[in-house]
Amino acid sequence: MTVTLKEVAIRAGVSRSAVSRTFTEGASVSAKTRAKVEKAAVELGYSPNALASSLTTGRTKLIGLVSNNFHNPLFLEVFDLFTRGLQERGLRPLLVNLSAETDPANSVRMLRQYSVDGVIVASSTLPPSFAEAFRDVGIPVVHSFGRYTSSPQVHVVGIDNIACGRMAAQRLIATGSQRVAFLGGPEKATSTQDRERGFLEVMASRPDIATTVSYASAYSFDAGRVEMARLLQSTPAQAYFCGDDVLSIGALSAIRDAGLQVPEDIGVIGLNDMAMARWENINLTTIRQPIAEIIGASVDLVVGTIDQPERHPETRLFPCRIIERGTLRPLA
Amino acid sequence: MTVTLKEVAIRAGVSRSAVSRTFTEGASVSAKTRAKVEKAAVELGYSPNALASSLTTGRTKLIGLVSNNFHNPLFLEVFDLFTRGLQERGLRPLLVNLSAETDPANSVRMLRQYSVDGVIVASSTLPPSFAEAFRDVGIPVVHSFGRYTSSPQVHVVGIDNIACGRMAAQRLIATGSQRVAFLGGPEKATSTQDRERGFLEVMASRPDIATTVSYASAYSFDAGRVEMARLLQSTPAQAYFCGDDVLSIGALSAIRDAGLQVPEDIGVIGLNDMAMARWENINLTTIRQPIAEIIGASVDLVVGTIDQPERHPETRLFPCRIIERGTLRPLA
DNA sequence: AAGTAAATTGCAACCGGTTGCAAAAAGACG
DNA sequence: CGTCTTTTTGCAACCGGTTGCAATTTACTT
Repeated sequence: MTVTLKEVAIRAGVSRSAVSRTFTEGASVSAKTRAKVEKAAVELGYSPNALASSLTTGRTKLIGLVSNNFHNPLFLEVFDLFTRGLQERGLRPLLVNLSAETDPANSVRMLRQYSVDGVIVASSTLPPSFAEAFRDVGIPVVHSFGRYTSSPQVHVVGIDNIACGRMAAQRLIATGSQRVAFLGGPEKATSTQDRERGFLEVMASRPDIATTVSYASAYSFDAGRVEMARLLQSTPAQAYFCGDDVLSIGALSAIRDAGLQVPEDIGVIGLNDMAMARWENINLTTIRQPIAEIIGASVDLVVGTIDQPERHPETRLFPCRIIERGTLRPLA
Repeated sequence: MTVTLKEVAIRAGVSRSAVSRTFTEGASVSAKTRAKVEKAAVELGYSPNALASSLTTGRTKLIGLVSNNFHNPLFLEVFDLFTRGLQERGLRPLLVNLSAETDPANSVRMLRQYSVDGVIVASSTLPPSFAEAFRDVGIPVVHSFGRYTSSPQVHVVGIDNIACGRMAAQRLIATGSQRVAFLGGPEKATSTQDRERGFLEVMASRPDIATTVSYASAYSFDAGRVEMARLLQSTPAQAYFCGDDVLSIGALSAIRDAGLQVPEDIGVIGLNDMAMARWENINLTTIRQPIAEIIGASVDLVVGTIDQPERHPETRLFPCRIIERGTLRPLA
């Protein structure tokens, strides 16, 4: 069924090298030979074996796309953008679903076996060490949605979560609330920690405003709803910064079920601005994370590092901005 | 950086074959040799090159996962289940995002270049011919969420969309509505056509109930909302069967914005039962499509066909059932 | 301990390509 | 037309593994 270079060579009456050369960019072939080869190739339905050629060229054009976020709808948008971005550059995503795994060993071994040219770790919850495990074995890697470090060991692309926390705090202060709160995702997620830090940093300057902090067990609807329901049993805050949109939507569900009005009784601001946030029946005020830019930069960086392996690790953070919708009292 | 079999052989003081054999299931190696090789391998950090071995074994353990549904949140669940199902069997998903492409030629060429062992086409909107293009070049293929045919050319796993249409019609009749309607997805999607057909088949037996049909331009929130808003401008039906959950949610948004009550004024039943459907603030009555079973069967079938290429194409349809929630008047 | 059967090992060819090098062909020039 | 360049071509070795086969070792029998 599979037709090889040798058969094309025979049919075209040329050497195997000639066939190889007509299919390699920039190789030296005369127009006449190329024509003969191409004719034979289409007649036989030949297409070169990318894996075999990778053996000698050292390039597979395979990129490992590693993630543990298969439950947050934002990540469907993320996968869409990544796969398209990679495909446009002639690269192929080899998808790795970590589920609850946090040890990089398996992924590293597996992606090494497949000789991927590079790896993109797409996760806001994994620690920097995860991506570093790839660098340690010499695979170009980018951590997308990862944590900023002043002396990065690997490329990191994402947002300044601390700045987002500050931005959220300022926005909540502007509502005139007397009690505000941070409702984070999993306590050990780097994104949660950073957002909280920025939030509390600003709130520290306003001791007159009561500030509380709590965590949902996951970046999920259920976790947000459960945690908010718990908060509603005692005196809740008047405005919440939720660590993620889907968490916010869960929280909103609990708030409305308790018979409270949004944003009058309780206001909510989320983070991400996933597609669903602008659905009219959700209409979530949120901090927009520019995922298209983040993903574009991630792909650029991984490609750049493949071409230039000694490149210094860099951090690219994109600015976020508040998208005003209906879940937070408007500014005066 | 990359350590090869040869280097392990030298360090272990054995032949290259011996090293190869210790890493191949069921090959003949003595315990002593194996121990020497394994020791050398860990010392060197060796792991075999899956691509190189695929050259001789003819197996890459790569499975092409082809889809054009990167905007329907259901498909995040689908990708989660597929990637996990494949990984559990030691297979690796090579993801292909078709975007709006409907010509299989590119995907076929690309996946052939990577010598995938099999392909899964995950789409409810692509025609059977798409998957058949893979079979035509001898690649084992399964069309998941595809259309049933009496003499299938490729494996199809999914649901009986016609039966779902019937089921929905009967359920809507049971609400006692005088006007019911089908609000489908894209008119050319096979799933839309089949669901409509089943729906109308049942409604034909009830000429006393006014039945109408219309289509949204996509299986998306916006398309559902826009189409429902249009319908609301004249006399809408009292109960709608929407071709998909996300479409239903869009429709519900339009209905509520028009100041109408659900399910009192207008009822809605969706299809899929995606995770979001049971969110308390959505609480959508819907027809549950058993995606875990569909995906499990798809993976089984593709694996089975790899082992046994001459296997006859088969169709596996899974039963659906109605999940009663809050968007349709309960049965008497 | 010799003889036979079974298990293990290495050789060498092969999987489907690529590429450095030298030979051959084509083109440029006087 | 002969000479010198430049381009094109094929040979052969190689990429990192696997595997049939024959030779060697080991294990069993008696």
